[in-house]
Amino acid sequence: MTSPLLAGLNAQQLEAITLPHQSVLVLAGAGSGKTRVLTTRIAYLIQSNQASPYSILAVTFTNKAAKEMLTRINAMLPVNTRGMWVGTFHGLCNRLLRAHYQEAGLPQSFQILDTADQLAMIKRIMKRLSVDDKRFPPRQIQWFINHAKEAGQRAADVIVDDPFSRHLLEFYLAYEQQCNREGVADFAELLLRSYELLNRNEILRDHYRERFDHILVDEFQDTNRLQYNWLKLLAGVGTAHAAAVFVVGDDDQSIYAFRGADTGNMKDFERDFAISTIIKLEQNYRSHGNILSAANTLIENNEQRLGKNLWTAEGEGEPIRVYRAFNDTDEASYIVDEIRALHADGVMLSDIALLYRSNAQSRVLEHSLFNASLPYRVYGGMRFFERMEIKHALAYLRLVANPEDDNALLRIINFPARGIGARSLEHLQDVARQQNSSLWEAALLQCGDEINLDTATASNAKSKKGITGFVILIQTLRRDWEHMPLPQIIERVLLHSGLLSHYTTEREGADRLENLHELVNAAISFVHEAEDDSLPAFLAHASLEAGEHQAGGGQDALQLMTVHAAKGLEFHSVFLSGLEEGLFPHDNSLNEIKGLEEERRLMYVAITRARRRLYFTFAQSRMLHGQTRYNIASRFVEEIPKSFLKWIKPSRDISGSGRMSSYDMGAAFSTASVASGEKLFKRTPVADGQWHIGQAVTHAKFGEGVILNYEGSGSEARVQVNFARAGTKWLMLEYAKLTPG
DNA sequence: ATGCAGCAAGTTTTT
DNA sequence: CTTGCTGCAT
Repeated sequence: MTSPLLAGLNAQQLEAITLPHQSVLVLAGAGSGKTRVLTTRIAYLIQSNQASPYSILAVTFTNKAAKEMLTRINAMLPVNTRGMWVGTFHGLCNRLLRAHYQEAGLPQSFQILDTADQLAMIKRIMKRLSVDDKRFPPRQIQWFINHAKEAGQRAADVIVDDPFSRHLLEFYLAYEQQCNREGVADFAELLLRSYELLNRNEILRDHYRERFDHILVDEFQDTNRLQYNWLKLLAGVGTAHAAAVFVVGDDDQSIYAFRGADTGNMKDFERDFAISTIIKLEQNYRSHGNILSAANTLIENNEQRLGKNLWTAEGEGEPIRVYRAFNDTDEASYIVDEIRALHADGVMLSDIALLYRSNAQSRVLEHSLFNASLPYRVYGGMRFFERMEIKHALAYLRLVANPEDDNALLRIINFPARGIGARSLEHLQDVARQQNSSLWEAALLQCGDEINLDTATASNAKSKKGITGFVILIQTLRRDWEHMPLPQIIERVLLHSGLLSHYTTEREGADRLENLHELVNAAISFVHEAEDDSLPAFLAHASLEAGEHQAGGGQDALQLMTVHAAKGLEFHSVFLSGLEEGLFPHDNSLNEIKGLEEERRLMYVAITRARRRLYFTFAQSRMLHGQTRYNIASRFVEEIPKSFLKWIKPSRDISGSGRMSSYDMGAAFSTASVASGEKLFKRTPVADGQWHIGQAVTHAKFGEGVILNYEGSGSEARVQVNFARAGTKWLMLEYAKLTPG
């Protein structure tokens, strides 16, 4: 216990870190020092000579987390951590497949399809097979394929019993074949193929089982089936070289079930790995008491839990401030006012987060922040390697590295435009199909002896028109690739492809140009940092690590993001906006119980982001999809005991502030609890005038709700009511027993 | 080949 | 209200 490594740890943290060689489940609550435990465990194993870096494999979900882990370990240990395998599931699988591409049945420079690439590929095959995209939306096919893969199923393994699924299955098969022909792998493929590789190849499996004595997994609650099985296979449970699997997770923070994460993996882990020790990290070092208690009571409403209760040594702190706004604009201006006050009190803007359930909500907030001249940064949206111009540049590079990559060829064969229209393209595709070759080969054939590859140069690529010019261009670049360093190849691609000049002349091309130059910079730093600085390695890097959302932006700025994006972060103050039924919990989640529980976990995550101060805000009316919606407060607000909350009275001068026009006022007072406002309400009468939009009503069966809309009149009159419990319903006025209030 | 009108849809997201 | 896509017209 003398090691400085272990100083300042609590008993449970210490137990987890110093556990002997065995598999363990660590239930780590929000703010309980999860990352610290994980990294300290690794450092401890190495420092105490229980493990060499070479025998350690650590898996995370995001590149950011992987990087963070490495940085921390390096800070704790003077040892060279080079031999360790630390990365995302996909990154590690990629590494495995690159190392054993032959055994895995892949070409050496196989390319990775990101989600957009995959969708493009699917659309392309659909066109070829004349699949009706009305009956089979490409997205759905993509979903089908990815889910099959994540269940470990090849097309041959999927069992279908209805004609519709049979079509999907046929398509899956065609997709599989096309990927193999082109030598490309989508994200799920990386995992599935590397799973199959280890499963099939005993020598490799034994090699890696013997090598990795310690496997550590972060955010285990987010693993899907395939990832779990991959771990299980690699760990070799019950074999002579079984690894000690150290798994850290929090079932209460599982918010990715919608994309396949399966908390059932935690239970299965207990069983499959014969877990005898479950360590719970329940001391929270982040939040004040009230915030934590609110989170605890809220999450207790979920039935599917492993059970855990966070506590803190800190005092109660402040209550959660709850603000009921008249509308979305009013909500935003309240938030602006409070942020100003906090900032004036010395809280850094970057230490304040403004969270929302869905991205669409950021617009109104941004508008107000902009008008208030408060600097802010929005997370989410387009990432660097996903930008169109970057994708174009990368497509050139991909085609250079892999002539079979039809996706890449199609993206750029006529971009920038070089006079290759739809008909020549169709012809090309016909030829390729006939001789069962890549488009590139078809293109080669097409130019025939028009080109002399030996004398082809970038400049005469331009002199030739159409496909011939394109072929010469790629050939030239391909020869450059053989003797030029990566950044220089990219510069040549940008120049000779015509991308640079294209964006120079384009009206709004300045940003895109800048991004293209940034791509060269990215390559330069990649060459400096990566062990393998080849072009295929760079392309894999670009696919696996989509890059930061945007350049840093050094100034102190408020942080805007979805609740999902906030996971893992913490802030002095947190504003949780749009706490309305229908928004949060979101309408679409209410169909299933599991959906609601996930929404509640999302709320739990949101609450536990705050260290000192937490705000709940909601708007009684909100502009959504072009029309005003009337909402009641989220049930989650009511699930939190009143003693933790402090309702803020709208003390501000409503009529004179200019904050609301009298027009808005109509939208403002809508629920029974603001009855005083009813007088000001410019009623939109429904049918007989007894009811009006925005009015609070009670239904014998559905309970309390608010009238959203109506149609028809007389005995035909129907009203749309948003019920607190039952959701939004259309009711015939004549039959529905509605009472005011 | 490009551009615009018209229309449908509209959670959450990493790799 | 937005965005993104399709299809038609130039």
